[in-house]
Amino acid sequence: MVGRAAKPQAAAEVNTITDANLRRFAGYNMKRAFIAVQADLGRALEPFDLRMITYSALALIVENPGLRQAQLAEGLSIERSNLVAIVDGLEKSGWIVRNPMPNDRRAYALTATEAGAALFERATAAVTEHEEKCLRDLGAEDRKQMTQMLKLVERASHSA
Amino acid sequence: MVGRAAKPQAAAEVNTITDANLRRFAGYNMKRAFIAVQADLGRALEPFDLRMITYSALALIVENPGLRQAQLAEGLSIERSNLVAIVDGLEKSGWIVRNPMPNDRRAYALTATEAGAALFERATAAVTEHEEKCLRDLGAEDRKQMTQMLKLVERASHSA
DNA sequence: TATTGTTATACTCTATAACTATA
DNA sequence: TATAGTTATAGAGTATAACAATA
Repeated sequence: MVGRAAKPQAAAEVNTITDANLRRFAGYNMKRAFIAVQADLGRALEPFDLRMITYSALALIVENPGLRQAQLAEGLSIERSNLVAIVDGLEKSGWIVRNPMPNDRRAYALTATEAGAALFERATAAVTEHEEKCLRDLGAEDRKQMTQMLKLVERASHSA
Repeated sequence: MVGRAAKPQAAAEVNTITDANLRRFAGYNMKRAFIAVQADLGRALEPFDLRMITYSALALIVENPGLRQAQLAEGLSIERSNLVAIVDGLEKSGWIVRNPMPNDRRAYALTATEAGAALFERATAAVTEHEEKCLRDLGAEDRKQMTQMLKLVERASHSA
């Protein structure tokens, strides 16, 4: 059977291809939407020399001053080893500092500098503007509902 | 200013970190939800020796028999060059065939084999089951609404 | 013994340039 | 000239193993 076409060969060319098979899955629509949003977010963060992951790291450091790298890695759901270059970059740019922890000489306490906190505020304004563009066809109630549904999907998928 | 902490150093350790700064963005919730869904989908497709991208390719070939590789690449939103290995894999497994196009000797017409169509049916059942798990906390009306909202977000983000 | 940060490494996914054979 | 498929390559993103310093 292998190698024989399932249907008689269509003599005609395929003109416009369709993806109805995939569009019926919510996951497929999530992927397509997220990729489009991610691309636009990248453009919004470019002027600040930030990527999605470095912006997220800065957000967590601003919100949780003094956290350890291991905690940041867990918050970002990435491996500690992959965080090193990200923290290096933020530190070299002067947005954060690695301070020694008083009670544990293995660990660093991560804190945003004043300049880092100010950059985060400006970048957040750009991200907010980017979100406004991407969500412009959704009303306030729709946005709340979508966010809530995404959280439910995330939780259900983790414990799948 | 660089190198000085924005706030006085917290003497206490950070216990549980929060991500409220990021959770207020729909895009962040989309990313977290999608990554969780994607991981579960990968586990669902493993028994069929398929990945998300190879399943998607097979879905488009089943739905659009005779399409060209360039059309498939466009449908998957990936570069033609990155499609070669994917099509190679599907062909070597016997799920699809590359037939010569009658009117254009540069191009191949991609068609699923009977075995490929059968595998797609079985894999689709597994994907449907996976979706059911991930969406178990959403009612039928919610699922429709979320899918519709994701499509609106995708379109708005592309033309951002 | 276990944990923190780190290095090295590999694998996937993605993007670009250039090639060949056709059109 | 342009297009279809292909190769080579490089850059992200991610995952694992192992190490030194410290708990």
